[in-house]
Amino acid sequence: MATKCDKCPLRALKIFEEFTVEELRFMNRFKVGELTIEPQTRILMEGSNAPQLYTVLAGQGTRSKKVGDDDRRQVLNFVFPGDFLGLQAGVMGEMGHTVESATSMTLCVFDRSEIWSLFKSHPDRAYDLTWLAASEEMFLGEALATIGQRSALEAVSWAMLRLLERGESLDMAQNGRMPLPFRQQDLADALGLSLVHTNKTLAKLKERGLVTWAEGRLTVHDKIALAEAAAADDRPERTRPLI
Amino acid sequence: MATKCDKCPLRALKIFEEFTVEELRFMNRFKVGELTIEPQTRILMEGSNAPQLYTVLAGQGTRSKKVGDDDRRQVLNFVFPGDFLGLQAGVMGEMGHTVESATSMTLCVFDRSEIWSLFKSHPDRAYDLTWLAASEEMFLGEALATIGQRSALEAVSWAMLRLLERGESLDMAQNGRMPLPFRQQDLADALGLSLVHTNKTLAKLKERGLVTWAEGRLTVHDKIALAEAAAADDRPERTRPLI
DNA sequence: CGAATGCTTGATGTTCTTCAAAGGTTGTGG
DNA sequence: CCACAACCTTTGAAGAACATCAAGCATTCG
Repeated sequence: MATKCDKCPLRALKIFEEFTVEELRFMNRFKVGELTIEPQTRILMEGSNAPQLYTVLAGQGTRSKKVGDDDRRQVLNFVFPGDFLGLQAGVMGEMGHTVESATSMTLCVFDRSEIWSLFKSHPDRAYDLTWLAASEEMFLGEALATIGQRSALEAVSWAMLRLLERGESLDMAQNGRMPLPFRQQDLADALGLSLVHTNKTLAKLKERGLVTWAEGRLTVHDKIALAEAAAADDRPERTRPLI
Repeated sequence: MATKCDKCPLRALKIFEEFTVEELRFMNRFKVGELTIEPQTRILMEGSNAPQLYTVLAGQGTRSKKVGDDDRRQVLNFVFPGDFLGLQAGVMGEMGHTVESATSMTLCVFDRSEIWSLFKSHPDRAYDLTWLAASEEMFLGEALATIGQRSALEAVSWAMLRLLERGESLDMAQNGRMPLPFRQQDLADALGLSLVHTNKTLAKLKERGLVTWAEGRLTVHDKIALAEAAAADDRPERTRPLI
């Protein structure tokens, strides 16, 4: 049975901004259903014009993009609970990437045709949408800087750090330990590295006592040292709107 | 003297969506001034919380980001007329990148504090802001895929192609020829390549009769072949809102 | 049990980086 | 007007980081 927005478990997390009563009422109306997805399933397709928008209630996945005609693909980001999916199609009429589940997922479903009424009658929610888009833009800028400028060791460290921080902000992590249900190939595709080299780099991080990632669980043993190895700041996630 | 929005030369271009009378009236009020910038000048700083938003009226520049403590930098995108600057600070309170002029530039200046009133009373303009943010996100996704997956030759080809397409959409190009007032170092930093290798790759493209870039002018001799070399589609720019 | 999938490791190649230096252009001061 | 410094481009040579190839191991699943 569909979760009511007022009972949404995500709202309890400090990372998400609070709803006003009025916002809550609107969200309840905006939400048209709930969807459960099998692992390894495409949710949105690059180039498509999906009629639905989603907020991830539970589960993880990837955003990715194909390159050329061969089987090269770029993973743009990893999808976590609270993420909003389909905004590109929602405002531009076309997705720039594919979204795929890694675990089973449950999604809140919104009707895209309502998005315009949202802009007209709920400027605060519209503002939040812009915030989310700008936030994604900011993340992709960081990712670009990573792939373009950081060495493999720095890049893998950076990715592990960011993933841990996302996990922590969602209360998925205790003592630097969290589920990470992806394949090494996914990480490799996210960082523009080969699978083999990614594997060897992960081994190096483990050997240095920084990070262990095995059987779908990530453990960060030394966050400070990891941030150093990444040549990045250990900047905690900022609070964000939830749609 | 400041250009009135109704006289804005950019509005003549097909690439930009048309204004309604009401929008025009609002823009005239929203615009607080005009700014002229010297070449090689910082306009917005990464990490800052700028009180102003800009639309580029003329001139070109770069968006870039520092990495680590050394002098590594990633160029995220090249800035062209019609681009909107400062949206990240506008909605999130912090810029994720620095914007710097390459030529002298003139900018329309908007007051950031007006952005909330924009969301409240001009949903169509708010929608356009979201569109722009989503569009940047889409571009960065493509750039990420390029750096992550394409070879140097493909990447340079891709960049030249995209730059030409931007130039064409702004009527800056005739017969595949347009001004491109950047240094090879800028392109190298955009593609995550070394200056030397970028130079040699450009030489290869020239040798193959695809592209010449010298003295601040880009000439694309064979756009079809260039798109092929880039392993990318020759997809023309879509019409976009102008703020 | 065999097939499929993902992780790991070693050996070999190649793309790209780094180092080094020279040539062209522009601007500046003597 | 010349000397020079500063900046960008170009080219060659050497080295490193990463990719590719290949194979073995473990686990899961039908």
